[in-house]
Amino acid sequence: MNSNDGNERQPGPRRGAPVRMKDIARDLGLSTVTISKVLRGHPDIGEETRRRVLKRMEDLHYQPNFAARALITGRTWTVGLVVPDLLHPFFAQVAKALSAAIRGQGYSLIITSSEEDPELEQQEIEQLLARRVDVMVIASAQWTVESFRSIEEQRIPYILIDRRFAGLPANFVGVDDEAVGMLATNHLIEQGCRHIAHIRGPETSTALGRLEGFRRALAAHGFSALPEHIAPIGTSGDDRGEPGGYEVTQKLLATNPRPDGIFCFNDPIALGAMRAILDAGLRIPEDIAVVGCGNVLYSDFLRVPLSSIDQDSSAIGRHAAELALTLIAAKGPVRPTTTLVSPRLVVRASSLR
Amino acid sequence: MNSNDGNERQPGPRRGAPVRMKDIARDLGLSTVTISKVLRGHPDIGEETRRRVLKRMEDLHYQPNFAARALITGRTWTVGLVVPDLLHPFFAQVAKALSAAIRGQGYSLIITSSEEDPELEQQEIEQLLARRVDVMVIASAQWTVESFRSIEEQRIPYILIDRRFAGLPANFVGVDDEAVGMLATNHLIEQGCRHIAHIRGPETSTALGRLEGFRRALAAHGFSALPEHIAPIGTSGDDRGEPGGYEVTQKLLATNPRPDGIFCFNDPIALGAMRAILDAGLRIPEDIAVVGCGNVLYSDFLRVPLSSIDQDSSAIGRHAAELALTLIAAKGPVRPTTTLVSPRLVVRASSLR
DNA sequence: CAACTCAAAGTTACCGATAACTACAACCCA
DNA sequence: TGGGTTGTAGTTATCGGTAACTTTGAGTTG
Repeated sequence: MNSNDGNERQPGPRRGAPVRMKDIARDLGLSTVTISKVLRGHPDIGEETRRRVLKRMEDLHYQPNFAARALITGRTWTVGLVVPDLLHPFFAQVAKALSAAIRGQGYSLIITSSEEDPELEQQEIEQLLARRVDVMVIASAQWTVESFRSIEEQRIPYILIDRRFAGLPANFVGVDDEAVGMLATNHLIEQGCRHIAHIRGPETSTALGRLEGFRRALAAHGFSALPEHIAPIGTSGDDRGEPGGYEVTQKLLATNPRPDGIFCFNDPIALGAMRAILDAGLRIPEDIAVVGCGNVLYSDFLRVPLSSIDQDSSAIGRHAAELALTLIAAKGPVRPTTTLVSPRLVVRASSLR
Repeated sequence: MNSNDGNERQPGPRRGAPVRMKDIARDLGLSTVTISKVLRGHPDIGEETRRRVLKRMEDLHYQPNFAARALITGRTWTVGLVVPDLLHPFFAQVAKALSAAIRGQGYSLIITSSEEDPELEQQEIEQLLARRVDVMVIASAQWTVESFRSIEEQRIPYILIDRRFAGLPANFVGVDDEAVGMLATNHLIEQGCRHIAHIRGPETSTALGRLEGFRRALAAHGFSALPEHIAPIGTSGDDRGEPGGYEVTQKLLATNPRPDGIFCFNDPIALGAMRAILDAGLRIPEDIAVVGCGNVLYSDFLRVPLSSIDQDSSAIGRHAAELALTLIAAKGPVRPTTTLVSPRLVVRASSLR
């Protein structure tokens, strides 16, 4: 008895072309709709038929065509992620966590990098809109809320992460930046620092929040910072990060009184600051204690291991994923949510005295 | 005179739905095909009509539907990237460069991470196949060539990066790992090291290539390594990277003669090695010189700045992108190509004596 | 002036799936 | 026995584009 005694025909696969429902249907003497129903677990299919179809799908290695499905359902099963820089460990970690969290649900992630360029970011967002991603997650490098309008017009849900915008009632997942500033500053105060400086970042919500936390922590202890002890980092690309931190710190060292503690907007800046301090013949932390933010470098292995505020970026990725899936499931508009992750201080040698 | 004196109707946009060709066609009294032709720069369209259509597209902010287009053309304008770990700066850099290189050509990048898990990688590849990406770029964590068969069946072009497989005639873009090993080893020899050890990586082409380079460089100088001076790093997830490097190096320090130079498979391992050396009360580089590979850490700021082999990961990303675009354009099968990027030695304190 | 050419648009079918409805047994019960 | 369920499967239209023809009318030509 032949194992293939049913009424299936056995036409070979179309040369090099992927298997379609139509092929399975033809082979089994059914209609494509029946195949479709089996695939989606639709109830009104007989047990016997279901088994035959599943078997044939298995045998032929059937993969549904996402484009066709997206066309009619309007869902692409795709999440768009826009970050300013993939190389930055913070965003890489967010991307990784986000990717892992949506993978299990059948979603794929389109990642684009804006290279900190608002114009490019705008283009990337348009591109993702054209692809009809189901939801977008954006760490924006914008100064205005312009581009978010076009997203809203298309009624595609989106989530801002890391940086947010005053007056834009959007979903947000990020770290509690005020807490970051307070955590770092309180720690420096506890370590006995009395002239604490802050190297602040650009005009973003993150930088402003950390500055605010810095001020509030000082105020809570009856201190305040000299104006010249709140130093802005250069805004021109190259001035950010380590070289910028070096330069700014040199100026800080010339102030009177000289700071005995510095809270830096991020770790690269802190590295620059430490280099400037050591180059000036001063000691860390004895003369000047340093705290960074990000905790993403191999901080333990630095010349002076760097104390830093951990932003728990994977939690941000996970929360963003969770919210994203909720927004997709909701379909209609949802009242925007704000989720703040609690920062954590990691004390190392650079601030321990 | 009204500015809208043509025969266009001005029906409002469909509530919340994206603009379609059909809408533009109706507004202008044309057929959708004409709109499609204008969009693709088809020649047989009158100048006047073309202008009207383009104007209307502009006004309505028209975005073509990728799913519909993909369905009929079979092209998704999407590139799939599979990496073992997004957080690893090497892969992040490759992703960044790849993304930048294809962006201008209208392609988007779907990035997935296999977390160094072969089974997960297999699933991710299936997922990308189902999405009919136009080309795949894979840094594989596989041991077998199994999963590549299914890609070939679907006739989707793919490019391996970083790690390759003996006997699999596939496109490959990576670093010349033998050159890596020789570069590092020659440098250590030049610095006067005579008992050079190597902490090797897992059974991948990268690790084997570097080991081979290590051996050949030694042989070229009439040296050879003691068997116990070629130490494999643990294969169980946690044993890799820094902790693994620490542990292995402790054993190396107990050998006789003790190595006076160590070439490490990658930078994290080198960090572990350096910690072990310093913990043992030895000096770097006076007692033992260390060279890593990757050059992706903030090597300048380490306790002892780490000499490392730079793999020029962004060049790998760029070359992969270029090849990817070529493969897409070719349509038919193309004879596989191998592109090797030349590594570069970056000398820092850890090996300079 | 009929035949031909060419530019500029339109028709029709189709890509591979799904939504919404319809068809048709078999079975049930009053 | 006839109307109403139930369980299974099929029909038809459609999503938003594109490929491959076809149509139309003005202009050209021998």
